[in-house]
Amino acid sequence: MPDTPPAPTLDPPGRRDRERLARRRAMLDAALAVFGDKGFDGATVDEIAERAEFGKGTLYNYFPGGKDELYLTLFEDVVLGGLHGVIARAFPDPAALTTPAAARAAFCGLIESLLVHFSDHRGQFLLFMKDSHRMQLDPEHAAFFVTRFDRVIDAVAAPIEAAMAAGALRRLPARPVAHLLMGNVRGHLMASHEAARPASGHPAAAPATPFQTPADAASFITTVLFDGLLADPA
Amino acid sequence: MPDTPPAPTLDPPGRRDRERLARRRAMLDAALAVFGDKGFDGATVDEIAERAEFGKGTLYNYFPGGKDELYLTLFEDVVLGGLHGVIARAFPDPAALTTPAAARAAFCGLIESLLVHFSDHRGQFLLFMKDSHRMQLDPEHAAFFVTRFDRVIDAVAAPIEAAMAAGALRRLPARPVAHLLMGNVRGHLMASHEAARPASGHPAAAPATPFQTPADAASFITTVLFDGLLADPA
DNA sequence: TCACAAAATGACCCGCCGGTCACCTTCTGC
DNA sequence: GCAGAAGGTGACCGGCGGGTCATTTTGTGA
Repeated sequence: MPDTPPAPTLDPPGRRDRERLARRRAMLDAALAVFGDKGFDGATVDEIAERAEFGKGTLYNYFPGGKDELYLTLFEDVVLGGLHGVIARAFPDPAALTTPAAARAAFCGLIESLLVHFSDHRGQFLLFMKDSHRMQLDPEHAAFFVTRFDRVIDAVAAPIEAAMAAGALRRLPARPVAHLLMGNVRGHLMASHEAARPASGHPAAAPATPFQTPADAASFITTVLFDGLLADPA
Repeated sequence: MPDTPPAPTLDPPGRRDRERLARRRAMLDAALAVFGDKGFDGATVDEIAERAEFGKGTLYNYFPGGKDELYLTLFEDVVLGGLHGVIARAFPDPAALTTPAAARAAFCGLIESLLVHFSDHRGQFLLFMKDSHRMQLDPEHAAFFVTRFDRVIDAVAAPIEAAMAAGALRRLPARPVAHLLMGNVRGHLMASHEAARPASGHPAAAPATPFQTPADAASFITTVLFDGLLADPA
């Protein structure tokens, strides 16, 4: 073997590249934890570097844009990527939403998946919640965040529109409906997070959320959104 | 008149006190504008003082707690005070929510009032939106914000519970329903704020919200929440 | 008009943090 | 082994901003 390229150990991607990627990933993991804990302004680059067990300078080798680049990378690749994955998985076949019952079940599944996803990835949830509204309202960052958010809304609005076209759902503007659905998930996560905190004074005084599982919570949200609050005219 | 107390000009509250109150109010107005514009971390005490046309030292005479005291005072007295006022005014007689139609109309009124209130008080809206979620999730401030938020939820949950007891609404846990209702208002305000920004590239490309008036928007939210998304079984 | 108190002021202090760079370690090819 | 490159490192820099306080200004009573 006269001239194997620089691959003495194994695998085509190259050991160097793999190590580089692994370091990059470790830095992002640390950044996610710190941003989630302290929020964007409260987080310090020193703490992220320390948590990742690298020198601050090394971190700037991997992310020349510094704090901003870390945050935006996490938001776009990790948080939005995960979100789009959950949404796509919830609608394997949008053309199947032809009956009210099928639509109801599919969206209930989406809601439950979202709740599970964010409770499995607490760091993503916190990073998402703590600063996204402020960034979205800040003229300097609004363009970035609004376009990314629009894509999420589009992804949810598409199956809604399909279900409306098929006569499964009441005809309403689809994007506002998608906003409502996502807002309800967001609101419920906020309320249940509060409940998850290790109660200080009264351990079991007044449970903030009466739902034990994500499935219960998703069922509740679905009932309100799809069946409505009005008493059945039974 | 041998010994009128120190009231040479007029009015019992005392001129000094009135002036002091007016200054305090001017400082709070300036702080509201700056916090709304830049968010809590982005705002600087210097800018607040300059906007209020006072020296920074003077501001510390009125608010010894500095930045934190300004923010918390605004949040509690102005924002939450306004919110509770709107909610109370929407339910002059909670005992009247005895039929589905009456309940639907009353809550639609609440939603419209909330939308109008926050579009009339943009500064309060921005201050509320930009930092409240982060504060609520930050263990250091959570206690304060969670209790205040709980009171708002209670104020909305009470008439919901009354309507459920009267058979006007489907029986569901009232507080989670209140969370959903408030979350939907919040979500809609975020979406419509985006629409209100002076479009950069395409002026009228794709309107973010298809609603022209708060009444339209309230009607939409009410339809989803109360009548449900499912197609009428007509 | 003057002496004194109360209140306003902004120059200053100091800790903090994002970002840099000269130095050092490690790894590679010979 | 060794020379040189590639890459890691943390002490350091500059500014920024919350909070203070000696000084000045304003208001009050005699």
